Formats: sequence, C-alpha cells, structure tokens
Amino acid sequence: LEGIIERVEKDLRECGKKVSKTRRKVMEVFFSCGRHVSVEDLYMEVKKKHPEIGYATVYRTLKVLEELGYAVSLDVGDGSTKFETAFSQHHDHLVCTSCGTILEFHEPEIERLQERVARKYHFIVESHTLHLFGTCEKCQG
Amino acid sequence: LEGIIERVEKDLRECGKKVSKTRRKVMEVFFSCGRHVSVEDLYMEVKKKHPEIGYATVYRTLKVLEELGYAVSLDVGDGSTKFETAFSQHHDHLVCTSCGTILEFHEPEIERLQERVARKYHFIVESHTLHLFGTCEKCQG
DNA sequence: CTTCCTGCAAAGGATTTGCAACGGC
DNA sequence: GCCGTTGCAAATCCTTTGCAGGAAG
Repeated sequence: LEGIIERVEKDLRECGKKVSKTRRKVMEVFFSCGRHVSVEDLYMEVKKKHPEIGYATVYRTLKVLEELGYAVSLDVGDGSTKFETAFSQHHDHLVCTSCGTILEFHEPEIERLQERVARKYHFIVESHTLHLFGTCEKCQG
Repeated sequence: LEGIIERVEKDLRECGKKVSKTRRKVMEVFFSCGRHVSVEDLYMEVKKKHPEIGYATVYRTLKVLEELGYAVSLDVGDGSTKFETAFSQHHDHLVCTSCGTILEFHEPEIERLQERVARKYHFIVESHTLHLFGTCEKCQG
C-alpha cells in the first residue's frame, strides 16, 4: 500500500508531474477504500479525513491515475462512472442491477475467444470490457 | 421497414401510448439511418427532413423505442450514448478508438462461456455487453 | 373531452475549466 | 522563480423536465 504510492509518485515525477500533499492524500484514500468507487464515493471518503480538499481535485487525481494506468474507469450503466484500482490481473464484471454490487471474474477462455474474433476482423484489440448484468445471489431471495 | 413501423405502432397502442405524426417521422428516420447513431446524429438527420421537430422529442422517442425493445443503447465510452435498432440477433461490438466505427460480431461460444461463469457465481444474467476497443483495419494504415 | 405528445426553455446531474493563490522542485 | 496544482465558482456537456398549447383516441 505504501509501496503502491511510491510507485505512482515515481511515475508522476517521470512525467514531469508533481507529488503534492493533496494528491497523496487522495491516492491514499483511493488505494485503501473499496474496489469500486464512484467519484462521489471517493470524494466523500476523502472529505472525512481531509475536508479542505475539493471535488475538482478528486476528479483530477483520478484522471491522472487513469492516465498512468493505476485506475480504470468502469461504466456500469447507472449514470456515474466508477473507478477501480488497476493492480489485479485483468478481469470482467458481474453487475447486480438490484443492489449495485460488482463482482469480478477472470475467464482466460473468454479472452482467448476475443482474440480470435479480433483476428477474424483484422482488428487490433487494445482493451475490452465485458459486463454481465443481472441479479446476484443475495438479491435472488 | 414499413412493417417494422407497423409493429411498433401496434405495440404503442397496446401500451396506451399514441401514434403521432412526429413519432412516426422520428421512427422512420431512426429505422432507416445507419445502425449506430448518437442522439445528436439522429436529431440532425431528423432535422434535415423535419426541421420543426425538437431535440427533446428525439430523446423521448428513443426512450420509448428502448422501453418497447426496438432500440438498444450502447455506451462506447466516448461521452455520448449511441443507439442501435434491435432487430438482429444479439451481438457484441468492436469499437475503433481511432475513427469511432462500430463493427458487430456474434460469437455463440462467448455467450456459452458467460453462462458458465454466471452459474459458477450463482448469478442470473439478464443481459451483457462486450466491447472490444482497438484499431480497425482501415485505421491501421 | 381526456390523455398523451410536442416544442421550447429551463432545470439537472456529471464532469471540466478559468483563475488567482499556493506549493513542489 | 518556474511551472504544475489547488479550491472555488462558473461553465460545459448531455439528458430530463415543466408547462402551455396541440393532437390522438
């Protein structure tokens, strides 16, 4: 966790960006709070410890983290963009349309099939998103 | 094409909704213009033939078509929602991040794998979206 | 005639930006 | 000091809504 932030700060420096106290605070909260947060979620979490930090800064910090590849934005169709940390292997998402919970899964076979499709269409894949929307176990009661 | 509109109008009546001239005009343009249009695209296309029709009506018509299942909204990550007609079988999308073109493909094998994953997590899938982002053949030049 | 639909303008919500002050390096 | 960063408020973008008039059933 401390190591992660050091890595990010190294990258920041290498990009000519600066390592400010504010930025560090936002990153600390981001990397230690739950895996899928909206900007609003993160802002409120940041506020608890650092009320002086503004909404725009949270946006700007997430944008920088996304550029550096440390955050990934998800569109789960509920109107607000969610972000997750980008340290685990690639995975896809099960989005519960009832409670909003997001589960992750990894299915190498699906990835392989995607590559095959891409080749068929002479398409070079940079990234992909696979979201399964439905009802999670808890909400099926 | 004329048949499609008749089907929609039948559904509209059954839902207690009305078949107005304006609605028919928007639908005609929607069902005959390209497969993936943003609201803006459709609005401009509609404007060409029917300058009196407003932006809000285009939104409202698309919303109705979506409710009835005749339109599907796509989020391709470029800020604006795109819509496509919902008459073909289910398919996924190859989105070119260079020119914005959207290609469709259908891979039953992927669908089958998704079902398997869902079962593993005791998740009931209602729908899914799979987008492969990258560079299309034309843009690779 | 009752209910739904329309166009316009205004409102909303999410995200971005301009700017003067501030803080790394 | 120079240049990136911050907080605030204002601006912007996309989408929805309120309303008074108009059209469909």
